[in-house]
Formats: sequence, structure tokens, C-alpha cells
Amino acid sequence: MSYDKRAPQGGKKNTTKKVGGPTAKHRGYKPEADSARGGKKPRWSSEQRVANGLGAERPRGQRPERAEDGRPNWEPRGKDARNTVERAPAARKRDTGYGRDRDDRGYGDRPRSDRAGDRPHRLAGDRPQRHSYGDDRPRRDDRARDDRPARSYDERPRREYGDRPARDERPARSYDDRPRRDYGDRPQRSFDDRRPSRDDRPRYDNDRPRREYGDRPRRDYDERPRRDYGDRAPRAEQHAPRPMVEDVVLERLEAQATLASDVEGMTFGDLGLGQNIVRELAELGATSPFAIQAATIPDVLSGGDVLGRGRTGSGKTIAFGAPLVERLLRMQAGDNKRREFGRAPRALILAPTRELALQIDRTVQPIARSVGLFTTQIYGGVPYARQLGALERGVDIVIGTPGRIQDLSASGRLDLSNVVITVLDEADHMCELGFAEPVTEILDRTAEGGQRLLFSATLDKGVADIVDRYLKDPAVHEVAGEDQASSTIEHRVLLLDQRDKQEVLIELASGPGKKLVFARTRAFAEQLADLLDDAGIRAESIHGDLTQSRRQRALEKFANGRVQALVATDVAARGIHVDDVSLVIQADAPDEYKAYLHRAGRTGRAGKEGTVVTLVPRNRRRRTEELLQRADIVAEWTPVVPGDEIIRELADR
DNA sequence: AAAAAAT
Repeated sequence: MSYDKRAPQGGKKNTTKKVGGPTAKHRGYKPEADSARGGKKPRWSSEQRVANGLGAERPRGQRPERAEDGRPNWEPRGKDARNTVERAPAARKRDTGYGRDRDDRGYGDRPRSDRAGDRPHRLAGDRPQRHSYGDDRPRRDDRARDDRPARSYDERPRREYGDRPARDERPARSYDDRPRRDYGDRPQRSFDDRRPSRDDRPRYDNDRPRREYGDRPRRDYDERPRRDYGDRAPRAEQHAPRPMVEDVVLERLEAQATLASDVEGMTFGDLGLGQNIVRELAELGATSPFAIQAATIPDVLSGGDVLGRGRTGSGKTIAFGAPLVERLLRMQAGDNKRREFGRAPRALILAPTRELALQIDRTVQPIARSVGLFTTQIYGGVPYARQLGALERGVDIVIGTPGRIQDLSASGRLDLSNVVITVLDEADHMCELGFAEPVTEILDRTAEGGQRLLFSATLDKGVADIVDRYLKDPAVHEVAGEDQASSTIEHRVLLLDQRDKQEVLIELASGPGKKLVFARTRAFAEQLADLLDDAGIRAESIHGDLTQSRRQRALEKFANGRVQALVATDVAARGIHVDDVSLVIQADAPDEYKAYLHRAGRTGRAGKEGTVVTLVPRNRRRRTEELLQRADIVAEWTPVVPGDEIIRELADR
């Protein structure tokens, strides 16, 4: 059954109370009316949340089912062969909230309550790792189901905590001497030996002489030809002069580079994470740390500010998420009020898009939950009520986007004064014009001297202002060897006549695999989705003109394979993980090299092969060459006309 | 240009 079919059945009101009364049908109550045409039906109803894989937002004391929303989105990586971190992709099974494995389980298209109710335990077969929990620990499916009576909020954490053995078994770690990692009787892996002492490692220093980065063909930006608008097509882009500040932004930060080989054999426990969290990570498919995780976790646990750069899909979410939870836990040790009703959040994770915030929550929430901490999502495009309700009940970690957080904070409904850990995911983007203002306002409201963590695949000097203002002596980490040679992504450029673009796009999108198409504007994204659809290719678009529910549904349909092509603006460029995107097609080349890297990073994940095809009209050739050079990417250029064999070959990937 | 606030 597809959403499409079910949608019309959704005549029934789709209210929040529905949470308590799941039926096999209610998955059909897809919020049709909440789509753009603006029905009265509340968006983000429980069904929809369910359908969207949310559920994290526990309505009225209900405990979200982790099996449902606990899917980590975290990004897979390549293999050891490459210089980066790695492990078998299979080990990272639950990597995504939008994954295929999820589809295979008939996951995404069933309402959660349905699953919990009349469906046999999914976990038994699909997620054997669950069994690693003691038998006394209820299966997640049993523990939380949407149809059980509302549970008082107060009870939640206790239960979570109480009936799992783990915490007590945790090797006695003295939180008093916190900064010290407790290696106990663990095999002396001498992690520290391999790492330079903290003081020796490169620290962020804005005054440090710039370091030229390896063999990266650094351009002298002052020499860079000023955007020669002359050679560009007279129509579109005239309004978008590239801001010159970009030149500064491109500066890379010097960082402590961690080699994949450095972390071999290491465990999350070695890094200082507690048993519950380690176990939860294993359930999420993270059995041992990737390089960026091994690099940053100890520093995060020590309480210091951290800048982390790991390429797309290198596990950044866990790199900050897991130690954040561990640290909150340590800080609250012995505090009786830690689960007080209405407590103000103590950690905040900011992301540039709502979908990404959601995805982060899918990873962080189960980790937090494993130690009795709660997360909630605060982002725009959805009604306030549920978010406010969660805040009123009390929450430990807020994950969201700047606008709504700023909104609630400014209006006194979100108290950030107890936030002692703040994360900026996609930090370079969050420090750019447009985001910097709300972000700094939010940072201003957090506890003074709080810990700050900045992560991005393209972390660069663009974060300098924020760093100087809000961070103290941050450690800077990156993963060694993250170059194109170690990537699983192949880059191709098709040089064509502007007038052939749409036809070539249709041919490219015709193949079997999932195609993620990027367009520069919302209107063009919309137009291309229609174009593909008319050509018989199931396509959806996702961009900022759509309601949040439509965005979410489009993404989900793409992840589920109900549509084979998703045409997106850059809303989907960063962070979003969808399993098995075979081809990223750039109908428009981006203006900025970082955008290219992020868009490209939607494929080639989990060590799989991925291809990025950029359609370039001849008059944009030079500009695209420069862009690729900046991105340090070598691509094969092929002049094409519609019908060329190479197009079909790429489409079939 | 896009994104991110508007119950």
C-alpha cells in the first residue's frame, strides 16, 4: 500500500489523540488536508509523525518508540582501503532514517502504532542486535506503543533507567576527575600514546600563519577572475553576485589529523563513553568508532570546545552526539533534579534545515534515551503546541533550526540559560550570512562559558568570527586522507547546449536507481519534477516553498523508493542521508564549491559507489572548471547531445 | 538563490 493510495482514505480526522488509538487503517490518514492547500487538519499530527518516522515528539507523556524514531541517520563511510575511517557498510545497518533496510522491513510505510500493535515483532528478525539487551529489558516494541495509556512524563525516564542493568555495571568511572579518561583495566590501547598531548595538537588560532593545504590546488583568490558576468547567460543568475567574503571563507583550518589506522581496534568505551551509550551505539550500527569520532569524542568529553571536520558521511553526528549525551550525564550525576518537570534544556544542537534537525534527532534521541535523557525538536513549519508542551514538561537536549528556536527563546518560552553545550552542525553554513544572526543571538542566550562544538564537512575560516567570539581555545580535528582518491564518488560533467538540458535530464533520470536532482531555484525544481513526471519518471520536488509536511513526504517517498527522482534545491544539499542514491544530478551547477561537495555527498555513502553528474551549458564551462578546481575535484568532461550512449550508461548506475 | 519564524 502506498501513501498515495492511502491518502484518499484519510477522510478521518487525524488528531493527536490518534496516538492512543492506532488501527491498521490509520496509516491511511495521511494528512492530505494539511498539504499546501492548507486544510484545517493539523499538520504534524501524530499519524503524520508516525508516517514521517518522527514520534520523537512525545505527545503528552507518551514515550516515543525508539524503534521507530531511533533510526540514526548517521552517515556511513568508505572502507579501510581508503584512508578514511571504515567498516563494512553492513555493520552500519541502521545508518539512515530513510534507508532501504527500513523499506525492506516495510518500515517507513507503516504507522508505528500499527507496527506495535497487530504486527509481529519486527525486531525479532530484523534487528538482531536488539537481543544484545538483557532479557529483562523489554523489547522496544513492547515498551512503547502508541496505543497504551498516556504515560506520565515523570515516569518515563525512571523506567528507562531502572530496568536496565547497564548503568550499574558500568565500570566505576569517577566523574570527579572527569577530564581523565578511565581506561580501567581495558587493554592498554595506549590511545593517548598515539595522540599528541592535547597541548601539542593544533589549536584554533586565527593569527597563525595560513597553511597551504597539501597539494590542493589553492588558488590565489585575489587573482581569481572577478566574476565575469560578461560570459554568462544574460538571463538568470545576474541577481546573484557571489559575495566576495567567500574568499575568506575558503580558508581551511589547520587541524589535528587523525588517521583511520589510528583508531583501529578502538572502542567507544575506550574513548570514554559509558556502557549504555556504547550499547546504544551498537544498536545504531556503530560498533566501533570512525576516525572523526575517535578524534573528537575525548575532547568533547573533557569539556573543551571542538571544531570537527569529517567529510560527508564520516559519522559526525555521533562524533558530537554521543559525547554530548555522556557529558550531560556526567554533569548531572548526583543531581536529584535532573529529571525535574519543566527543566530547561542543557544542550542544544542547531542545524540549517528542518529535515536535518530531524535526522540528527533520530540519532541522538536513542542515545540520550539510553541514559534517561530526553530530546525534543524545535523547528519551524509545524504548530507550536507540541513543541511547547515538550518544553513545559522538561527536556534535556533541544535539536532544531535557528528560526523557531530564536522565536521561542525570544518570547520566553524556551529558556536557553542552562544550555552548557551547544553544537552547530554544518557549522560553516550556520556562520554564513542569513544564519549567523539568529545563531549568534541564540548563542548569546546560552550559558556563558558553555561548551561549543562546530562540525562540518567543509569547516573553514568562515567560522572564525563565531569561533573568536564564542569558543575558547578549541581543539580542531579532521580525518587524514580525505581526498578524492579515497572517495567512492565519481564525478562527471556533461557539456551540453542549454536547450538540451531538460531532455538530457530526462534520459539521465530514466535509469533504475534513485536519482537526486539539484536545481538552483525552487521554481526550477518544481518545474523539473513536473518535467520528469510528465516523462513517466516518478518524481517529487523538495524545496522551501512547500509545506513542511510535503517536504517531509517528498523525502520519504524518495527514500522509500516510491518515487525514483527527487528534485531538490539546496535544502537537501547538506546532511540529509538517503540510502542508495545512485546518482546525483546537478541540473544547475552550484555557485560555490562547498555546495558542490555537499550535494555530491548525498551519494557514495556507506562505502558504496556513487556518481555525480553535472549538466553544464557551454557558456558556463569556465565557471564550472573553476568551481571543480576549488573543490579539488577532477571530473571527466563529456560533450553530449540527447540520445548519447554515455547518458544511458550513467543513468543505469 | 536558498535556507530559517509566523500557533
